Amino acid sequence: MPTITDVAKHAGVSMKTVSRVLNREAHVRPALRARVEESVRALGYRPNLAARQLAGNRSFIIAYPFNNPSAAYITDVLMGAARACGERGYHLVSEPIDLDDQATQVLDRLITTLRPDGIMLTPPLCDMALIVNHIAKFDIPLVRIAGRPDLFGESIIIDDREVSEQMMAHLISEGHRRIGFITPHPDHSLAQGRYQGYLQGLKTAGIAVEAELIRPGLFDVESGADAARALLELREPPTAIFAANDDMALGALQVAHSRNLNIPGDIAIAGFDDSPASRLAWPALTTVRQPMQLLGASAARLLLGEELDLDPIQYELIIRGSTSASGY
Amino acid sequence: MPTITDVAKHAGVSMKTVSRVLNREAHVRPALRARVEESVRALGYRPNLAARQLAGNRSFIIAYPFNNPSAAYITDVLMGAARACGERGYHLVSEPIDLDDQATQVLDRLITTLRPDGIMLTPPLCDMALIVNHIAKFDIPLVRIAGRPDLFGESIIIDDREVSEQMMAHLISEGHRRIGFITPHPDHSLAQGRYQGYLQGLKTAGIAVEAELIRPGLFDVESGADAARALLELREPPTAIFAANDDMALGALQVAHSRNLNIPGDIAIAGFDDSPASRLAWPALTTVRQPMQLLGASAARLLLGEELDLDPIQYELIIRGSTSASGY
DNA sequence: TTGAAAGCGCTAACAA
DNA sequence: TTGTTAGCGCTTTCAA
Repeated sequence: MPTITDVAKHAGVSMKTVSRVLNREAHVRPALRARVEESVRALGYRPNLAARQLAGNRSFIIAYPFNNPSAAYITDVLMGAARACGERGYHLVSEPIDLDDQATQVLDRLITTLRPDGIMLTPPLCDMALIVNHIAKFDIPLVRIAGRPDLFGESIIIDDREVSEQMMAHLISEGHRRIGFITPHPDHSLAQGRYQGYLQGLKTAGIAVEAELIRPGLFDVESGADAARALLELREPPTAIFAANDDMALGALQVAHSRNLNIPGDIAIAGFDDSPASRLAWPALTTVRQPMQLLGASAARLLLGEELDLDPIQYELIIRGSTSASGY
Repeated sequence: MPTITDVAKHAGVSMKTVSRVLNREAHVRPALRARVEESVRALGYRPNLAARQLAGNRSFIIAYPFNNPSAAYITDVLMGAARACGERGYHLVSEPIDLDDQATQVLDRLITTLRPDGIMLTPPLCDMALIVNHIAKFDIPLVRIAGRPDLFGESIIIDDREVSEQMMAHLISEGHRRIGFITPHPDHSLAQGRYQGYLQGLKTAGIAVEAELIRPGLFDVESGADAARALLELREPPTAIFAANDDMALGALQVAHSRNLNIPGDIAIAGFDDSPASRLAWPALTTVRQPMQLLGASAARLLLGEELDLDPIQYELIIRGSTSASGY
């Protein structure tokens, strides 16, 4: 493997000049820069990460400790972030964190041995004060995706409310007036926007809020199924159920099937996340697609010091057969 | 951050002795060893990875380049491997590889800048000669999970056949004689065992193989749906369909639902993988659980030079409602 | 069994 | 704008 010294010799310049070219520093004459670049190519030179880390006191590593609520969510974020890192000469190291007493120890090890230049976090970790405060101690840049803004680090705030309102508008346009809602996990602070959107959607349509139509959820299948059972057993059951995530919606779907209800004829069901399972359900689930790869990439870019215009973070309402006979 | 020099001073020994203790080398007197360990604890010393890499010419990194056929599969492997790495002072770097013309370039960058001490691969990458041969050039230890044994690197061979036979035995015990099969993706060499198991299962039960009951699959929902349609339109359709993976089985399930068939009464459906969606389907899908976390951990341990007894790699037949009224 | 010295490949600080 | 020098924190080699 050629080293920076080899390149310097080949190009007839000093090591430092090569270093400057590699690091895209200013103050290098174009002619020299070109010569160095040519030598790099000719020799197939690749900088040694370890040496750069040691000398430069940066690791070129972004860490993504995650806890696994949903595999698809994680891999999407990871893929977006890893690509953004790769394009900028960085690497992404992702490590699973169990939510037990050892969580901070694993974090410690990750941080102190790898010395990442930045850390990114997604729910649920990004809303856990224990985790976030622990990271804060190390004074490493932190970006949290969809986390509450009152903790250490930068938050990529997303607005679940508006698209949730759109979902309500869709359901209402399908003729529903009694719409049940299964709430987000209480610890997932930004997801509360989905609830706000539900309320706002009713309000816009001039439909009164009915407490009995709102049931607590914990983002898992079981709580969705429980909530659906309760809703369907009401004296006057809803004709549609909007669950704050797909897993709960799929739980509701199972309950509906088990009662031989016709979907969406007897009961329409909608979720949130566009999980792989939502596509594979029968009928396929109406849901909301979040741009997780984009969010992952944005988090990485923020950590690498880029300015972002986060305006175009687009949610997408995906209408499928579970709420609409004309859906696919 | 304390360095190894600080520890040496604190313990009153040389740097080299501290190094020896940290690396668990022989030839250190227990008394000294204890003294050093005490100092390490007292100072909260953590070795600097970059320095170790540079001096020692090992990176303490295992790379896991993946292509994403299924998020759950990837994260399971990743979690298993990352934990195994962590326990041994290693780190796992996973990077998505697109199957385009740049695949080898991304690999190159990963290998030459990170210099991983080992690489692990899962399907489909582990069966792609282009990828594997490229890695072979670098002379880095490679472990492939569920890959064909004729390429570079060590393979963790898994036997899909036996559990597939068990699946057939289950279906036959439920009274089925005409059982349709949707084949594995032809490029996934080890998964062909699922097909062999199907054939063997028929043979054991003394049921003749019928070509019309065997349909080609590509591991995606669409091919599963297509195959199911073809099967259901036979003059004498099967009473059960065994798909070589869950996605295809879920495609078949959708087709069955769209024809208002009763499941499992009119048609029983079984898959393979125990994907999250298989649990969430209605009825929940009978399938096979593979120990992906264990396989991920095994791959990492192999790369780190441990001897493994891979006997206890256990498949599990998961019987659910899609094949059995008494399933859950 | 322990220690001293050299050096891994790069960048920071400074000098020219 | 370019080059020189020192040194990042550890392991290797070799000597004691």
